[in-house]
Amino acid sequence: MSGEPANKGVPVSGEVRTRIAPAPSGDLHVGNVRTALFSWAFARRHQGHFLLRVEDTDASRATDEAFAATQEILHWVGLDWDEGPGVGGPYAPYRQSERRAVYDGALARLEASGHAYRAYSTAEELAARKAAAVAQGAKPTPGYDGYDRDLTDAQRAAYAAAGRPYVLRFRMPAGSTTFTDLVRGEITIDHRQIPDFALTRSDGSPLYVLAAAVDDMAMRLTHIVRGEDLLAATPRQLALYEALDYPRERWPQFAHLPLIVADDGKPLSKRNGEVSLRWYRDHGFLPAAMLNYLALLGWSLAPDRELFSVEEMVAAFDLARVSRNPARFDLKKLEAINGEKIRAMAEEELGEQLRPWLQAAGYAVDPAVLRAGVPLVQSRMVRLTEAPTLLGFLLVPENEFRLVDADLLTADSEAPLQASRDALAGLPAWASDPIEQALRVALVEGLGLKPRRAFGPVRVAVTGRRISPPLFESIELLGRDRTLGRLDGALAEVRGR
RNA sequence: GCUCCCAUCGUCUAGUGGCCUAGGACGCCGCCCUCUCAAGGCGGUAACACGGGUUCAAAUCCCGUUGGGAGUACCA
Repeated sequence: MSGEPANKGVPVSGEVRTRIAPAPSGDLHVGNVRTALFSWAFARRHQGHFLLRVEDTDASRATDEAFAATQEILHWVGLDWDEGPGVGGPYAPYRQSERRAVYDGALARLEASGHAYRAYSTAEELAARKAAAVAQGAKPTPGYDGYDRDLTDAQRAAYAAAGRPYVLRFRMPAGSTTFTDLVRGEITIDHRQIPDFALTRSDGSPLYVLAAAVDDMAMRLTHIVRGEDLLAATPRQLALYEALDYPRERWPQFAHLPLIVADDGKPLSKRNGEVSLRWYRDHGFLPAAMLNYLALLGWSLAPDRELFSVEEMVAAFDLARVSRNPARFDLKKLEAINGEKIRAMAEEELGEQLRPWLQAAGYAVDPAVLRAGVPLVQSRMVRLTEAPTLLGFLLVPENEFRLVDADLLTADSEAPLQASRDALAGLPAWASDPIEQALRVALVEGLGLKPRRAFGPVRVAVTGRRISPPLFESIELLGRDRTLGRLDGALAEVRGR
């Protein structure tokens, strides 16, 4: 095959190992899932391994509910992991809260080798020092000022004797870090922008950068795919590799994905746009649509090609083709794709997808009615949530049937309703074609009504609504008894006013 | 403030120096089809942020400006 595109992708040798490492402090959001999708697709593309690692080092924010919800959502969208909670793996456990010993070991090594030191300064003392320095004309420096870096032994002993709490800080070397980001290219960051960062809390528990770096090494990850917000944290992670003597040939490569922002360009948040994947699931979106749309936010399969399956994405995915611009989340586009996926589904499958929504709305779902109803609504739905509105009139018990759009029935409706009733009452064959014929003869030819005006009242009478699936098929599915009964009901409604 | 990143239709994007009078999709508008609403078909609206270079040739390379975004935690 010479039609293959020029090979400019990310060169890969050896086994690929990627991960998604969410903090379980709430629902997985669209950014998490987009990152997971790209990371997963890259691993799958190269027959590698995809890991789920839960970053719950902050006990005050992590919850078991969120931990469970994370897995549930990942299952829902179909991003499966080869190692992680539930499936285990050679580097278990995969919950950072259960890996304390690993971090403590790394911390001890770092302190023993002098790469980490105890810092006793409180936040107040640090703020006071920085304010004083600025008052004397010094340029403000980012973060911690390095005060405890070169404490004398006597000072340390005094602090220790006083029982002052401390955190372990990393002794960031001078110079700068340059690395090649798979999506952004070469990045250089001057270490003057990176203060001696904290590795632990004052209770000794490990912080994100330490835990992530240690685990990425321990779990032999080869490619770190994450959000652009972590770009600036990369030199710290690299410095930790160096300090912990992690062999260069094992250092993972980094790929920082552009952020997903709300439709106003501001950060996506609970207040601004819907961020939770759970929300989309609960509002009738399909996993295939979510994945397809999320893939489009920063990646494209080929020119003029927007609809594709995850399998197609995996076959073509390449980190080197990921966009560098932040992408706005567009609900309209997601809905359009959801509609496309619905239309592309096999009828039986769509029926299965619709059933729970109908049941949740309180309808007893007759399999035969569902099977016959699906083709009537397949091209009319954008979200699965619309199923009850569209098909409810076929499933509702007669005594609960309501003329939702009763206001559309007027005195003028009486004639077409009565004529319809008469025409249908004696119709020999009950099928959509003869039904249509009979109604056209009775209303259009008989009463001289425009089709639009003729069928409107009938539609409302039979389905209860102004908007419905095709009328004649609907009448056929409803059956003669129910149809006549509803026409009678509508007539009574009209005459009773 | 400082550092880093980014910059093509309203939005997502194609574009890797000539194929670009810039292509597709969503949205929006119009027409067709039509029993409603969709779907479908056809057509339209609409962009290379700005200024300098480099080059025979720039949306594509370089510099600057402007505008966005991110980072600057004992969150992740």
